[in-house]
Amino acid sequence: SVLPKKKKCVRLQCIVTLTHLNRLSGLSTNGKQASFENDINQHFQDAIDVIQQHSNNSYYESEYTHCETLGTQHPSLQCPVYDWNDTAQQSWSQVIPDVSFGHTIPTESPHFYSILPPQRNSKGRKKLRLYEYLHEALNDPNMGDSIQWTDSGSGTFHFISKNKEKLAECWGQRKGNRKTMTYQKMARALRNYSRTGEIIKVRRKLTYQFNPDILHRLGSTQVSLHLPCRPAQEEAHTQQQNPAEQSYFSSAAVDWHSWYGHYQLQEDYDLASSFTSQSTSKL
DNA sequence: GCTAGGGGGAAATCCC
DNA sequence: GGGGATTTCCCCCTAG
Repeated sequence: SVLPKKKKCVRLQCIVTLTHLNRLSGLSTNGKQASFENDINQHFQDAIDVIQQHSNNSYYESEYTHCETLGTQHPSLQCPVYDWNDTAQQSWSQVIPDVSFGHTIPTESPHFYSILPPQRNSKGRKKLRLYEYLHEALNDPNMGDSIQWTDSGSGTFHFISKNKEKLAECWGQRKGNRKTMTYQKMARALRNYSRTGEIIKVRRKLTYQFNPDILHRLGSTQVSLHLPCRPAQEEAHTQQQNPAEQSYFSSAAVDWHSWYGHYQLQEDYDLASSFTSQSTSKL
């Protein structure tokens, strides 16, 4: 509570990073990825170092004004529903998963979290598109059990078979459909995207890929609004990193899924990469 | 043969 | 009313 706003933002990013590291460490306990645990430990240490560093040092100046104080608690929702008109009533706990740390991360509720505002056309509100929702879900740690990046760099993502219906239901609820949305119906909508090229189907089960332009647009909007605490210089630097480096820098910022995506099974990465090159040459 | 997932036609629905 | 973006239903195909 004594930290200035900017430092809080930095610490917030680190907490998010730790959240994912925590999840990854859980994934790594299946015995198949012993060496992976060493990496996890190293990343934990790195994240903690970043926290300490930013707790001690002053940070850069920023003109961002969207670090808003989020207000009173709101009954927890099964599906993370980001009603942009309601953001002032949402608490941090609803947009960031509840995680327990081995370390004693301060439990004070962070007061700064940016919500991507609805895109509006000249006539007012614009309907939420499915691909926008999916991109949003991919950035939502709460939905990590339903949809995940296969390779965030190429915009490849996949649904989790076990919980894909849950995501579809959330989408249906979000749209206020009369009937329950199913994965089958949602996939039908996704197939329509292949005609327009906004999202294409990857030749792998439950896997799709964003159009690079769409990804860039969504990503740039996301970055500009979700990463208020990352300097533009650092951002530009990050974009030039190789995947391994990028994964580290992304983990230190709020582009959490990028880090997550780069540590999927190697075959996923290979497939996504090959597909990217194929689709690029096709375009 | 069974199941899960993928593909697409076509009509309906909703909203701008 | 028109058009875009799904939504809904249905049928078929394929891989494991």
